[in-house]
Amino acid sequence: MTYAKTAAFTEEQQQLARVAKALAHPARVAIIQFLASKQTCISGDIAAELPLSRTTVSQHLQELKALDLIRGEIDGLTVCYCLNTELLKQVHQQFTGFFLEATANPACGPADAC
Amino acid sequence: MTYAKTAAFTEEQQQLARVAKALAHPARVAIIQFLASKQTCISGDIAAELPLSRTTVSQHLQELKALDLIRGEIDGLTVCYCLNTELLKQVHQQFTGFFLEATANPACGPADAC
DNA sequence: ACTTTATGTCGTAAACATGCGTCATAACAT
DNA sequence: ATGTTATGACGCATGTTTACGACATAAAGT
Repeated sequence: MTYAKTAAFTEEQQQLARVAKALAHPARVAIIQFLASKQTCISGDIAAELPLSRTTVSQHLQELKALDLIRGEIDGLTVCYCLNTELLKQVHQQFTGFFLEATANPACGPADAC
Repeated sequence: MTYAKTAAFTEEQQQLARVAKALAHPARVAIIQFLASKQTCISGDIAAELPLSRTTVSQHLQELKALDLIRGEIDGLTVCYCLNTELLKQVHQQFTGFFLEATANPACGPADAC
């Protein structure tokens, strides 16, 4: 993402790509689904659920947190992560806009090419 | 994506991550938007529109083509790319399902943490 | 036959992501 | 105070993506 030529695109395109990148790893998709499934904001239990080391999970959490898709609050010894549903709704809107734009005209049929 | 531990996640999670990865670069977002804006399936004109070399654009096109998000048909000397709107609609559904699941319960407020 | 034009493939350097072990820190209990 | 537990930060090895120039191919005109 912070590759050299990134700056040459619109902020809208970069924003969509940034969020897409956050979802571009099954572990991060799984983390979001797990947080959504539990009402309560679990922390290190996430690592226990995933087939990855605690260290690796922590890294994925930091990545999601950097985009503010999830939030973490220290509660004594444990950290309580939870989804930023407001932002996720905005992101959903953004993706929907993109996909509607992309599917407005039937450029190709399902089987044929053009 | 073809990293070692990928296999440990559900096919659903991997599929979503795969498509997200395809959208995880502003150039590929821009390519899809460009193809959507033109009714006619342009080919190398895409490279001319983007601030990247023809080679690099060709690579991004192959990446999108590998997931069947776009199709390319040879028309004499030029290649005619176009969106696979059917697949894009399916992908849209998939993302919508994911986001609805993620935003069903208001885990965090907009400002506070938990 | 030869040149031009449109594309893709190959090789490659640099940047970035993945995954994990080890260490540092900070809260809490004993 | 000391030990235990939950976390994040750091560093490292390995694999992947990005970006491009140089070459290969193939249609189409001259």
